[in-house]
Amino acid sequence: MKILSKNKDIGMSLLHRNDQELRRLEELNELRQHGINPYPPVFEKTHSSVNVLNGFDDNKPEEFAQVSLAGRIMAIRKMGKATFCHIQDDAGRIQVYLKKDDLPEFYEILGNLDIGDIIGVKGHVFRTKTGEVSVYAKEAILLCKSLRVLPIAKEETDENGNKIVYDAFADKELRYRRRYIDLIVNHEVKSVFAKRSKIISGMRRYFEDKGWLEVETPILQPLYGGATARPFTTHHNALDIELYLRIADELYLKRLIVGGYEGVYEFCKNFRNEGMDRSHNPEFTLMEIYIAYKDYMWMMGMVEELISGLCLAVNGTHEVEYDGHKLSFQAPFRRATMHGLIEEAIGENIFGYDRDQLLVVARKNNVEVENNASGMKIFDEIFSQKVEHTLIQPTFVMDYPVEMSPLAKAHRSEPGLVERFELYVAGTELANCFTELNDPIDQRARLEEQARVKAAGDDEAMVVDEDFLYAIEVGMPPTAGLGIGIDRLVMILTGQTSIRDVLFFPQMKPEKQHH
RNA sequence: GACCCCGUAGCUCAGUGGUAGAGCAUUUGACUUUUAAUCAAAGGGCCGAUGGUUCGAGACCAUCCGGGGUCACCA
Repeated sequence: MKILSKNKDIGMSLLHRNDQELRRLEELNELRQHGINPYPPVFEKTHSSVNVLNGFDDNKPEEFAQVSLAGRIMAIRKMGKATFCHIQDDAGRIQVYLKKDDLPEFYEILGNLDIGDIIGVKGHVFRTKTGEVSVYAKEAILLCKSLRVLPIAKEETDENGNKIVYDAFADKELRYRRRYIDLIVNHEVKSVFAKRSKIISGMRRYFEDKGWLEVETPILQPLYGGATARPFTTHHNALDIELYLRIADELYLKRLIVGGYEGVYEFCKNFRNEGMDRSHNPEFTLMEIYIAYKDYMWMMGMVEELISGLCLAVNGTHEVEYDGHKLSFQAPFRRATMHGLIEEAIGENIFGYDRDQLLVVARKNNVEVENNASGMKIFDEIFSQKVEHTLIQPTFVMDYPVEMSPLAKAHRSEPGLVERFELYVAGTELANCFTELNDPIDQRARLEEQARVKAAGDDEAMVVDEDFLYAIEVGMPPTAGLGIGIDRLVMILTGQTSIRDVLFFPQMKPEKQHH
């Protein structure tokens, strides 16, 4: 490893730098020796790359006689006393023309600039001989010297206008660990996150327009509840108590409905101490909303309107390509009962079957179940193995068995069921809703049953939250509650099949070794 | 947690037990409208880590680390 003797004072961290990075440090020193500040404080921009590219009219070049742009150098083509480079800003890329005659001082330091450095240019816009709208720089200034090498990909546009990328930065591990580089060099990544932002803001606007209240509830909770999942545990030193990172905010939002709000929602970061895969990250975002005096049927209509509207807003169409499927979010979505869908799949209505009967059905239909599985578990397996993967187009699955839903209200006409739906798309669950259970006697009985299940060894079962029960005893109006998995919604509306591609910084195992 | 695949230059990748390779990027030189710019030359490697087999290992074996995928659990 080469060590720059004159840079000895910069520190040990430099020992791991490669030749290109050491060269950049030398360039930085040279720039400073020439009296150039490689990190000036401000730059006044008048235009973005896309402003210029979209706005330039060959018949009215005077409209762009004075522009000022800044961006990161992504390509340089030096031809002696003239240089072309592409700079990239938030909006896109534009070519800049730098001529020695016009920029004698800047041209001196051009050799000390690299791909990755950020520059600002002032000048006029013109179209080159080869037809590209470009900025003719009359002034140029270095705004930031980059000390690391970007994994730069070359791009070419073929005669059909298709973009060909050569040797794109593709190593998924590096892309996730150094997302800032991914964002710089893989421009489609930015568009996914732009859509994510649009989905969330669109949802927020929809709720705001209805007059519902956005709230915040505790992330650190003395008891966790509202879902069946294992929590993360932490410790508060001053109080000397165990606290849990929330697995859901349901029980807090219902307390607010008890408190008199008639519509509350939260974009809720949840934490579940479970496995990770391409649809699960330990922390994820769930939007939960509770509306008083409404039921799950009403909520179905709202979900349809909301999601079809979001799809249109983000993609300009109700159709989306996902994992080889063409999905349509044109309302209305299909509605079917859970038992109806099972009957459709296996040709038998298993409503009211006991454990032994369900086991026979499972065996007959090649549904794998563990030997000690409960009746409910077998039922669940039949649904997930025979039905779930067939639910490609948006489908509301309605009316779940009461044992699977300890916080949902008993069905108004079907004993043994609750008023609940889940929205399935592309074989996975996107939203979950019930008419909320507000009968305090029933709610207590259901949570106590959960406590029994937990005592029997199911560590995902819910715990009894006495304060929540107290609130329900004070009295909660009839209420509909809904949760939408935001990460999954973003995945589907942006065509991404891995949750890691809709999170800026997905959870990764720590690296043991230095680079 | 189980199984399968992967880890070689800054990036993308070849490398069939016998001297460590290519393209881009970098450096030097030429070039005042180029665009994967071009032309000429050069530098750059703990081959993920540790052990083993072998006269000889980037390659074969074992273990570990990291990643991807499938499954299980879940949203």
